[in-house]
Amino acid sequence: MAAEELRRHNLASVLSRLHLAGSSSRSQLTSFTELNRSTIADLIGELSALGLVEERPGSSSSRPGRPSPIVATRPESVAVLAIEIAVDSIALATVGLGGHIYNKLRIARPRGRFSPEETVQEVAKLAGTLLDSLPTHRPYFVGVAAAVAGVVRRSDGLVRLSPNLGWRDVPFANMLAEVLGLGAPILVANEADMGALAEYRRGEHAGVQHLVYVSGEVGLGTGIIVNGKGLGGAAGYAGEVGHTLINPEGRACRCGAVGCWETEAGEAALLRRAGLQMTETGTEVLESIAQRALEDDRDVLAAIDGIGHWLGLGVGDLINTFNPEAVVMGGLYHRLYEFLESSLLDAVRSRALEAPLEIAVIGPSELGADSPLIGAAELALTGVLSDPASVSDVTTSQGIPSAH
Amino acid sequence: MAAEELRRHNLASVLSRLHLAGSSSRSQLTSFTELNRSTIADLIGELSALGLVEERPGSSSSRPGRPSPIVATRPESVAVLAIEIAVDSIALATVGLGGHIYNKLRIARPRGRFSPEETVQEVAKLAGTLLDSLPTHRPYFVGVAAAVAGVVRRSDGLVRLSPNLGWRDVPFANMLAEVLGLGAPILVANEADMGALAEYRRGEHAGVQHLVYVSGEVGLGTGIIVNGKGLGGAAGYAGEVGHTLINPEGRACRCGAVGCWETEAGEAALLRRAGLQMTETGTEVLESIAQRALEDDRDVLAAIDGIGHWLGLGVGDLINTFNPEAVVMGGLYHRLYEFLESSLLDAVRSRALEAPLEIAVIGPSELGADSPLIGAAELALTGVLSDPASVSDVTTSQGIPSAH
DNA sequence: CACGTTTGTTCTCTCTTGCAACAAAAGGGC
DNA sequence: GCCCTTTTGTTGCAAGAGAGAACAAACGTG
Repeated sequence: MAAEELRRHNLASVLSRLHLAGSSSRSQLTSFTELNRSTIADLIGELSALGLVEERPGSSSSRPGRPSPIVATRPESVAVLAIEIAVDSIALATVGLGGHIYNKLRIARPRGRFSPEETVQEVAKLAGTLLDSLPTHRPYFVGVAAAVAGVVRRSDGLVRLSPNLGWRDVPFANMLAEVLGLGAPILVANEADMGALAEYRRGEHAGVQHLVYVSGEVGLGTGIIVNGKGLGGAAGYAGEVGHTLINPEGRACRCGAVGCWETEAGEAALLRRAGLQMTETGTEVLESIAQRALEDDRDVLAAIDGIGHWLGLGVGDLINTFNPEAVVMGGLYHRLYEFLESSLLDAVRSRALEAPLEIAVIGPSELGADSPLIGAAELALTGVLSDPASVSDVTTSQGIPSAH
Repeated sequence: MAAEELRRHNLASVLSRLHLAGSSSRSQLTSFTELNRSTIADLIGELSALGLVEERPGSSSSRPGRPSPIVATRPESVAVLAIEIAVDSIALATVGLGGHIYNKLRIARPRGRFSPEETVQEVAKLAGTLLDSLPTHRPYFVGVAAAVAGVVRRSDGLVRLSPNLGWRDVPFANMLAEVLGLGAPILVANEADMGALAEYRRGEHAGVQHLVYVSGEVGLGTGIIVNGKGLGGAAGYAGEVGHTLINPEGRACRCGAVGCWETEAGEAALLRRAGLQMTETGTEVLESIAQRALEDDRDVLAAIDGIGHWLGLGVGDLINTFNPEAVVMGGLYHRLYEFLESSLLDAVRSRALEAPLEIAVIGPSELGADSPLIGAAELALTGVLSDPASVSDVTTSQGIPSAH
């Protein structure tokens, strides 16, 4: 039935707009969607009956004419669980429509020490805490998504490879499903891809159709938005540019190849240049570097300049390849951006062609360290957003199931 | 009016299917589109009334049941003009639905000697010949598209930069419009992008959702299909990977930077390694190289191996970046593929990650040297294919306008 | 030649949106 | 404070498109 598809599309269009742009008046929705007043009224009626949105009277706006009611998402209507498995930490959050965060927590973990089984157990424990603390008037649970620092097959959530976690061919989505025991679908994606999604949905450059997110955690990766959609490629492996060749005369990389971008511009290169040793918890080292940079420590500033140079060469290539409107630097590069900027931009200018360069805006992430977690929440919400009527199946049954 | 959009979408879906997959029975169309029998009948009726398709009785297929009529595009219903401005030649073709080629011609031109004005005049002259030789029962003219070897802004067909043609900021679409004097819309695009479109629509891997086309003409560029759509980026400059950094210790490139991919793996590198001089018409030199390779000339084979190596390093990076299902080698690399293959694949394997590598199929273009021209024809046909009803406006007026 | 099978044809129904007329609610001018 | 204009919600009706059911047509099979 094609009529149903049309209806679904229009419902999704209204709900997504409210989710992303916050509350809007009915008349704003009318002009945004280019639908008729009466159709908008009907659509809002349905979304309202589903419990997803609510209307409030609408302020008098110093202009003539009948004031239009303000429509907004009802934040406590649905909830998703967002998970981030980073190298140095695990983070979880329960999030609702409009990006409303019920609760969030992050715990540090010594690097590279945890098996998939231990990790999943830890996640389940933390998830239990978060879900129990949801409001008593419980929202309905519609999805789970996890951002993992590794190469992830999207179709079934298999972590093909994560050198930094020490994982290989881990069926992470299935393991989560088993331990969490929730009825909701579970998606697993790459950390940088989720960072890009967060920037596209909620970042400074939200809505830009072509965006590159450069993730500097332990590894160096990118998440890329093309035509307003995440670049996944055939299986979801796209954006693995950390092992792009940038210096054939460079060092051997853990991946087996030589002169990878990550080897020249990644965290390890920074520490090497600064003459520092990696500890079990990388965050402390990074903080001490930032501190010393602030104090004008020459060695540290030179080290940062050094990786900024190689980073910029790669960013220039990305600009030539993708012709993006925005390049957002995340993770490590977000933290040190003020010190990196000049060498980074010099290197970018040395490589990027004039035409794409004059379009691209380069800057640090404003979402900060939580980008991947926010992106995971957005991914988990995609189901409701693209088919709002689907919650009616859920609401007839229970609310939040227990995580034990 | 949303109903119209739905109708347009369904008409487009049927016509595109016929255009790409050739003739189909009505029942095949029914199962392909998942629409109702009666709806398909209605849609075909409308397309038929527009003169775009025709039905023939339908063969008895040795299976029980009433035979389904075969629907096919009527090739002489519409025509587009496809233009290719390459470095060594100009090509034009008049093409109809189903990829039907009315006529095609290509003339060689000494390299880098022609101004935009001379080029446009030449195109107009040749276009006149082609249009005059169209069938007496004239098809209706719906579009023009040109593939140009350079960086092209899609929105207005401005050629921002073409080092190999020696052009800079040439308003090529406007110039064509003026000289051709046709009412039809004129699109200008990058040559490699058009090669990719051709491979996606009519190549060996047609229909694959993620594809990389590597164009080796004089420069080295790529056209990339992501999610079944051309990767253009914000302004259409995407895919300019020829000047990606691949060897910081390498030579200076014309672009001003050092160690670009093109400098190591492009045509100039091949000639340099083979100890040959470039002549005005690059095609002869290329043919003599191919000839000597066939005769097991050691120097030439070594030269080809050399660029194959650097080519493969870049292709490996593209596989990591895009996770494509197919990588199609065009132009120069298509011509010499049999000699390139082993060093190319070795280098690819040295760089590409295991996960994306096991998905990607690498091979030479089967469409050969005409890829960009075919792609331009497909681009010009996009208008009719996405809104078949739009031809009714045209058919009420004249058929082919004169090009003089 | 009767039967089952597949598919075109026709008519009706449903769903969704658009449109027009009317009502409601605001500001502005007198 | 009243009337006018403007903007927008509300209601009932019309139009367009596709779905579904019943029937007819055209095929192979025994």
